[in-house]
Amino acid sequence: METNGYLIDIDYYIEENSPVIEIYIVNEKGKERLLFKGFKPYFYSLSLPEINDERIENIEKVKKIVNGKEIELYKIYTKIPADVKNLRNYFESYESDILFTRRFLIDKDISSVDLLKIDHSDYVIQKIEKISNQVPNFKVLAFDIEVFSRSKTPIPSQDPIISISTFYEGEQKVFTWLKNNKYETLKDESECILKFFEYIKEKDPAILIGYNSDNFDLPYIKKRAEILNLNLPIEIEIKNKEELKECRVKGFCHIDVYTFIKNIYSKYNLKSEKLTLDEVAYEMLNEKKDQFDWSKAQSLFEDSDLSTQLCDYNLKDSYLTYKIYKEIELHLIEINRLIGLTLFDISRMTSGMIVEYMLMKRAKERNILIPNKPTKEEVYERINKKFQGAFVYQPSPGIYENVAVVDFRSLYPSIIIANNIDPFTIRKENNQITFSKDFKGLIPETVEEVFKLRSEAKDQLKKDKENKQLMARVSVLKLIANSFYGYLGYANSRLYSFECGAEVARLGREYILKTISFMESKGFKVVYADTDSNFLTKNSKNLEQEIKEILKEYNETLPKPMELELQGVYKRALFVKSQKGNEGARKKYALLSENGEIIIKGFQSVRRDWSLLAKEIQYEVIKLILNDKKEEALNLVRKTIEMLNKGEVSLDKLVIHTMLRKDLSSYEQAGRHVEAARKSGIDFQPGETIDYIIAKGREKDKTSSKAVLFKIAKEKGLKYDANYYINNQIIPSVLSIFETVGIKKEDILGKRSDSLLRYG
DNA sequence: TTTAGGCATTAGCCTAAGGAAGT
DNA sequence: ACTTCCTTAGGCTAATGCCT
Repeated sequence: METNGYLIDIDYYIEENSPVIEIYIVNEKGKERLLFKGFKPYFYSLSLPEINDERIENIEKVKKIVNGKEIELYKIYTKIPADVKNLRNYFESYESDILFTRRFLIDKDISSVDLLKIDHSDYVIQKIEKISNQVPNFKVLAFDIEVFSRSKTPIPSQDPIISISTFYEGEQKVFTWLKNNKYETLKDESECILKFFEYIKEKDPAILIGYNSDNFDLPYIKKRAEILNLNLPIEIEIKNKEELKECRVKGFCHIDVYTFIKNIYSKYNLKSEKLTLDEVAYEMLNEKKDQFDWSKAQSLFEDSDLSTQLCDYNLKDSYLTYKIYKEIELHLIEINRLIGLTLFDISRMTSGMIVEYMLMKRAKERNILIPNKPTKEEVYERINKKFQGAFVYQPSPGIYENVAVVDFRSLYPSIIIANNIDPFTIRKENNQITFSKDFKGLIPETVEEVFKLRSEAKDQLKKDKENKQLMARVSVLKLIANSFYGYLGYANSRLYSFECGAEVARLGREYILKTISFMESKGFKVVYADTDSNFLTKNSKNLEQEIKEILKEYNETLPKPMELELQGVYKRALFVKSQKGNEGARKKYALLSENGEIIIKGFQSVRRDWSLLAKEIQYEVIKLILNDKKEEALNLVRKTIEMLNKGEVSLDKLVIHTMLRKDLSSYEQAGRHVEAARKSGIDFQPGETIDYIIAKGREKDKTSSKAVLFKIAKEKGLKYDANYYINNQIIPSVLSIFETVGIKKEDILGKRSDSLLRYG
């Protein structure tokens, strides 16, 4: 028999003390479960101790490359995967910590995006072959649950699921037991859950998706099913990784859209301050979630209109999750193409893991022995050892006219390639660090491959401008190229090298400093520089033209593939005084382009932990000051302060967002958001964003004791603390900007005469 | 579990100093 | 003259989120 299709799920079980790998393949006809027998778990060892253990199946002598040289070592096969873990400590073991199913996929070089041709008899695989890497078109089912919660956080042991919605290839379904006016009302919660699973079985999609379904929906469904004594027709396997979970649904590829967005996608494609379904959907699709007033939820069982609303709301969530998935799938496929494994694995990776698996795949292709993961002690030691990073120029506060910004194209990756920086090529002699040129290092070679693929994709994109798959490829490759430097210094990395990381950063400093002196020698004034960028100004009739000529000259002197590019020419640039001292603040500036566009970096207005009011006012002030409209800026701020004092500002504008980074109980210094969260009684988890306001309280109280969750403040109709918002939000965000044009605090408050009377 | 280091900024925590009140 | 209690100023640093 022959089956063609794509791999979506992989697992194994033990039969007669031997592993059998289960593979789920999908194609247009449906899904098939195939078995692979005879793939043995193994690891490598540098030496062979006197050991006679029946768990060892076989030992082979093999050759592998270590530090550029071929050496001989032992390949130890065990009977079952668990024995790799049990036996490795008796050996000088390598590659003993790679999951068995992943080992299989790496060795066979297959992934979810390869079209496979599989020969089998009686579902037992004889041969697997890749026949193309045409983009698959998977059938996707999105789902979402709603829970009737008596307390602030739903508790599976007491709070039932009231509605489950699905979105499958345009078909929408709601499974609910609430009486409503639109959807079928099922008997009870049990029937809802069972019908939902029946529906999944009937449609049999390749991919199941949810938003935060790893940590909420699926574990909740599983818990409720246990409590209700239901026999689920599909197995849900929950793996606990620290406090986070991973849910595998056997025979399907379950993807939690939120995990991928949080770990990867948002890093290069989103600006949203929060990664809730609502915010992400709004930014990516320009669509909002339905509104549902949860404070009325207690009457859901009596009010069929309200129930209908809830079902609609539930359905919209599945629909949005589906739409978001369709966007990110392009990115998942591109990553999968580069590093192999399954979409399940890819979708849960952080950028460190993506780089690691990419390097592991190339190491395997080049027969290089993969270094071990560090031990806990090594990780701890690495975390505490920091190398010197990038150079940042100390700017002088003020407004500059006619500023050109130039920067190195992919500075760190270029340095890695140009100098062959790699843990295997590094040579240390009498405190001198050099990099062997005898062979290309694994990392430089991989970075070079990423560069090549990226420029090919960019060329194709020029001919096919609307191709979303190509756009995804370009951005994925950029993310990956920029991750190698970080990976070299990442404590958990298999290819960690303090010296390599330090050397990349040192060369980066060398290049930017060289650039600064070169530009100065050409008569430019350097305004600012950070890592790979340089802000230049000069009295010139045509700055752009002049810069372009200089760049051409300068680039001749650089080693390949390094290149300094013109990023843009700006009409004006604003740098402000830092809070302490009279020096200019670094990593904080605003640019005004020729067409009036404003670019703001580092200021409060781009930070989420400032109120929208302060951010908006600051943005306007920057814009007005850059356009030489001081009076208007002053009036705006004065008017805002007046409104705050009169209590006229809406609470929405005063919300501050801050992420909870640790467990609520483990703070040494409980800040505003921590106190607001604690007081609410809601069980907030690390990673959640807390929205709060500073409410009016006793004058002497700490700010944190006046912090109240926005939701609660709104419900209770609390008043805001005007003094706080004036003195700790508005004034600090605009003062340094005004000061660059000679306006003082007294001028803003309009109290100059008062203050003279009082202090003078 | 969060690819690197550099930086600005706020506010909580702690201590010392100083004042007021009490003995 | 001494103790106790309270307030305040200032230093230190935890915490967050930005920049490249």
